Amino acid sequence: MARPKAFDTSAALLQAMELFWEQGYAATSVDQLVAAMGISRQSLYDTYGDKHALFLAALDAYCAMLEDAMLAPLKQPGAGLQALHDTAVGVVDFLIRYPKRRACLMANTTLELAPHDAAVAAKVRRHLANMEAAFRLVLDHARARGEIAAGADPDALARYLVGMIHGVMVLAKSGADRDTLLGIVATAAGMLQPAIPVSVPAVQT
Amino acid sequence: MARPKAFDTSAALLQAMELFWEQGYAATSVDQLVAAMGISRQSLYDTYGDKHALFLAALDAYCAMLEDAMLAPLKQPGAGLQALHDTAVGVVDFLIRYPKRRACLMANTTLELAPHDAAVAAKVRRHLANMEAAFRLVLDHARARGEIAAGADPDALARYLVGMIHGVMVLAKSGADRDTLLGIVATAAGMLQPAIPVSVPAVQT
DNA sequence: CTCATTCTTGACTGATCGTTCCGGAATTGG
DNA sequence: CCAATTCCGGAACGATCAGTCAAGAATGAG
Repeated sequence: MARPKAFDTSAALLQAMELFWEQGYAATSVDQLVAAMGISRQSLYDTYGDKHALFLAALDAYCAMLEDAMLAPLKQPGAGLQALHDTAVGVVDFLIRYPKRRACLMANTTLELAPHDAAVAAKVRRHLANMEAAFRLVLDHARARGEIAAGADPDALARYLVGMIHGVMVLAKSGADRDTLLGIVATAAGMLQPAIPVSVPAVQT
Repeated sequence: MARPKAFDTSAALLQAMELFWEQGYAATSVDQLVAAMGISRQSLYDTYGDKHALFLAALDAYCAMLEDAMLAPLKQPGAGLQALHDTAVGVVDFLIRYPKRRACLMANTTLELAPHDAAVAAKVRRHLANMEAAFRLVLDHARARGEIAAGADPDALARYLVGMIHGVMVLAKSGADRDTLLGIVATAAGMLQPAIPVSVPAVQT
C-alpha cells in the first residue's frame, strides 16, 4: 500500500455542501470549493471526479442529513400529528437560522438545475417521493389514531404538505420572518383538523 | 433629430425575459440574449445599460404581465371564491404548458439571486406584497359575500395562499403532472371551505 | 444635401472559468 | 531502503464571460 488520504473525505464533502447550499451550483467556483474544503485542487479532482460529480455527492450528503434530522422522526411508530407539527416548526426555525437565507439545497437545485440536468432531476424526484412517503406514513398513523378525520385522504394530504413546505422555503428565502412562516404553517395545519377553525399557536404579537 | 430606434424595445425585452425565465440569470450569456432579442450587441448595451439592468427591466416586464393576467381578475369588484379557483387552475395550466418547466421567473429569481442582490430582493418583496394584497382583497369580498366563514382571517389566508402557490411552482419545476398539482390546489382550497370535505373538480381520471 | 443618431459586424480586452499537468515533499507497507 | 501513493503549490490550457471600441452603412430632421 501507500500513503492514505490525510483528510476526512466526508467532512470535506460537508463543506462543499454548505457552499453549494449558500451560493448555488453555477455561482460556486472550484477555487472557492478548494478554499472551503481545505484540500488541494488536485485532491478534489482525485477524490470526487469533477465539479458536477462533487455536486451530486453533496446532494446525497444533504439528503442523508435531511433524512436523519427531519424524516426519521416522522417514520417512528409513535409519530402522529404532534410529530408533524414539531417537524414543521423545526423546519421554520431551520430556515430562518442564518440571516443570509439559504432555504433548502434540494429546492434551490430544483429551480436552478432540474430542467436542464437529468442526473440532478432524478435525485430531486427521489427526494420528493421520500418526503411524501414519510408524510403519508405519519398521516396514516394519525388517522388510525383518530387525530384526523377518518375520511381524509393521506395520499392527497401528503402531497399537499410537500407543496406547502416548499412554499414556505421560497418565502423564507425572500426574507419572510418567523411569525409569518409559522402563521402559514398554522393555517395549513388547520387543513388537517377541520373541527378547529384555525389553530394559531405562536403568531399573536 | 436623427435615426430612430429600428426595433421594438419592449418586444425585445420580452424575448430577454423569456430567456432569463428559462435559464436563470447566471446561466444566460449576453451572446444568447443578443441572438434571442434579434438586435446587435451594441444596441443592447446602448438601450438597456448592462446585463444586470436588462434583467431588472425583464423582471418588471414579467411582473406587469402577471399583474394583467393573474392579479387583475382578482381585483375586480365581482371577484370571489370562484375567481380564486379559476386563477389557481390557470396557474397550474400555465406552469405545465411547456415540457421544459420554467416555473415562475420571480420564484426562480428569489432562490437564485434574492439573498445576494439587494435590487432584486426589493422587487421580489414588492411583488410578493402585491400578490398577497390581491389575495386579501378577493378573500374580503368572499367573506362579505358569505363564501368563507365570517371568522376567517383574510390576512392569514392570503399569506397562506401566497405560500401555497409557490410550493406548487417548485413541484411543477420538479416535473409533477397536472393532476398532482390540481390535487394539491384542491386540498388547499378545502381550507377555505371547511364545510365541504375536499372539493376535487378535475383530478379524477 | 448635411449632420446627428442608430444600425450592424467584428475584433478586442481583461477576467474568470473548469480542468490538466508537472515537480517535489511526505507518508505508508513490504 | 524501496516502491507506491497522496499531498501541496503553482503554472498552464482552452474556453467562455461581460463589456468596450472602431468603422462603415443606413436613416431621418432641418
